[in-house]
Amino acid sequence: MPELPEVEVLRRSLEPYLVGEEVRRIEVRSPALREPLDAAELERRLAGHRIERLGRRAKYLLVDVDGGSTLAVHLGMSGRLTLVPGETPPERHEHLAIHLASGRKLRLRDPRRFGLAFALATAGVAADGPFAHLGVEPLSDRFSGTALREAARGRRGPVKPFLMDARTVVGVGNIYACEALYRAGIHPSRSVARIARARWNRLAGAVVEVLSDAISEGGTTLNDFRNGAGESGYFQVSLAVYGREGEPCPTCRAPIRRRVHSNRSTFYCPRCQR
DNA sequence: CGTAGACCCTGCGCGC
DNA sequence: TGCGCGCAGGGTCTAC
Repeated sequence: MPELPEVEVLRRSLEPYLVGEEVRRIEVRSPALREPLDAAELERRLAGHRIERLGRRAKYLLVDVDGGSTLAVHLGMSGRLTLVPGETPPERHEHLAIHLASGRKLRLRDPRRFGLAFALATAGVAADGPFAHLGVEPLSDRFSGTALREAARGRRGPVKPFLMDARTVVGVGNIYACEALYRAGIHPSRSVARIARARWNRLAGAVVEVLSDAISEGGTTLNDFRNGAGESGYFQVSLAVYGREGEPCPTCRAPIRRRVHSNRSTFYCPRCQR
């Protein structure tokens, strides 16, 4: 479900409600996510602590509490994190509820169970465990065409899976990889070894632009993305190619094509993208 | 070493 | 109306 823009929209929507809140208790209703939820660890690191800030690294939402711990949540494909009154009955596939001093609860629902939630020492976010291999943040000033070109050195294969590889740049999933390549006019099957400097620069610019546009429109809602208040986003109406196989390209009217890279659907315009 | 494909899981929409 | 199939925004693991 979520790529970087959706997680960022979620972060911004929850921040004003969560900062200053105190975590009362952790309720693990069903531990089976990609890694089993560790109720004892969540309780030990979070309960009794005050939430100081909400951050994001790649597609992880980070909830920092006082005392030096962080809750990391990854929504996988189908995860949804919402803030509701504490007495709200549990819903189907509600794995985790974090009960807050105000009486509300932050609940994580994830039907497909590809998501993750764990607590760790805040200092570990920079380099530990699941964060260790992550590449550059696309909305940071360390991201550029040069960064992409250098990441591509010694690599082979099509640019589209390269762009979705978190070692290259984080947060770019299937939708925004397709859209960025379209905006940059680069064919998704083009080999990374055959992209000139100017086109790397153009691609980096397109990545920043498409992610920023999506954030400002509240994210993309295809089936079930909602922000922390349960509201949907609007960027899906701005998608030029994703999910539009057979429809005319917004630029040249050629029918949008679909093909598969690494088991993921890729949508592109065969005329505008070379 | 790198890349391509299978796989994890449930739900939904579509065609028959 | 009911059923089977294909597909879904995530990441990781294995085979080559």
